[in-house]
Amino acid sequence: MRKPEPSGKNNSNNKLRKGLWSPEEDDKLMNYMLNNGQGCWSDVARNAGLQRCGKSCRLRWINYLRPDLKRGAFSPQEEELIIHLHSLLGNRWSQIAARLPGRTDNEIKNFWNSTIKKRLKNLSSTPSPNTSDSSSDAMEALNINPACRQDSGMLSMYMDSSPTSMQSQWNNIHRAPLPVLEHGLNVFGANGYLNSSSQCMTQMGIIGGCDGFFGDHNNGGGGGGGVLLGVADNIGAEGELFVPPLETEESFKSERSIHGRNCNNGNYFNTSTNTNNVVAKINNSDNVKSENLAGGVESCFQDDQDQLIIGDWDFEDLMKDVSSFPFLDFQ
DNA sequence: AACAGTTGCAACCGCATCGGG
DNA sequence: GCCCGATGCGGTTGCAACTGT
Repeated sequence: MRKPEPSGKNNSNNKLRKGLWSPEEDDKLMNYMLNNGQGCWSDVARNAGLQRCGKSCRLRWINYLRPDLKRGAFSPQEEELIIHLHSLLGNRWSQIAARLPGRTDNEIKNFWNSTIKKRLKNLSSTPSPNTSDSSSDAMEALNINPACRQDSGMLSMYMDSSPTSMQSQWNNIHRAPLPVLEHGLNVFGANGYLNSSSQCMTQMGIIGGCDGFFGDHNNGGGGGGGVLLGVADNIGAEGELFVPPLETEESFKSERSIHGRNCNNGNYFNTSTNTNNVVAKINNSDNVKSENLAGGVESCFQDDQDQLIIGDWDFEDLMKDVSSFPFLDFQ
């Protein structure tokens, strides 16, 4: 944290403030954003009467003021998901955050660096006496569900999940049975395997009841900041979860060029590599609306060449089975 | 109680990318 | 194609709060 600059100091000139945000500044930004929505950030800063740069306003909004933010400690399930996603994505915090709605990249990054990394370090410095089952012990210490303690190269990725390591592990992981979360929900699709075909790694899609995960507790789980596949207006009275798909292998290798902007800018949660297809808008109110659905659900996993990248994952089947999905209790 | 060391996390910084002119 | 402002991302910093001695 940084000391807030004395407010009087910069009022006399046009110098921009830095450091901690005061409650007054927060109020100004919050009110402006709620009344006007997101625009050009430098305009936001100016029009809201803040002596901050647009960048600073954006950061404050995204990391702290956004109404859809989930506060509080990470649940074991979230932790597990973070560990797994990090093993797949490396330090792509924004992409990991995109799959943990209500959490920010900064939050996840801090959590990783302060908590998980340390735990991994401790693990590696205190090897189990039973060396034959050290991976199991590590999984234990990492609180990984026994169901995913498989000899699939996963552990080494937890221990060394640099992008380089990721690449080298690719052949292992994308053919490996994938972890099952605590409640038995395989987040990687019906068959539990990543598809090793050229276009498809995308198997991950959950729509499961998880009351409160997105919901606004104060409003009965109306879904403040809920993120969903835009199928119908105001989905998620009980708070529904859609964990967006991971990228294709190709996009894994060049994610920036494919995703570019708007992956998750705080107001829009883009579930697609094609921004014209499905964009679920996170409203500031309790309602979650979908818009720009002309492309239909089926097209939401098409790449720029209109090729389906959804692979074996059958959305219709998934939708059919939604009711049977177990809870993903992230509370 | 006082001090030192550690931790958690908000915020900054620099760079890459995008899009409009 | 180039320039420039806006935006997004990941790494890093620095301080308040916490913990140990």
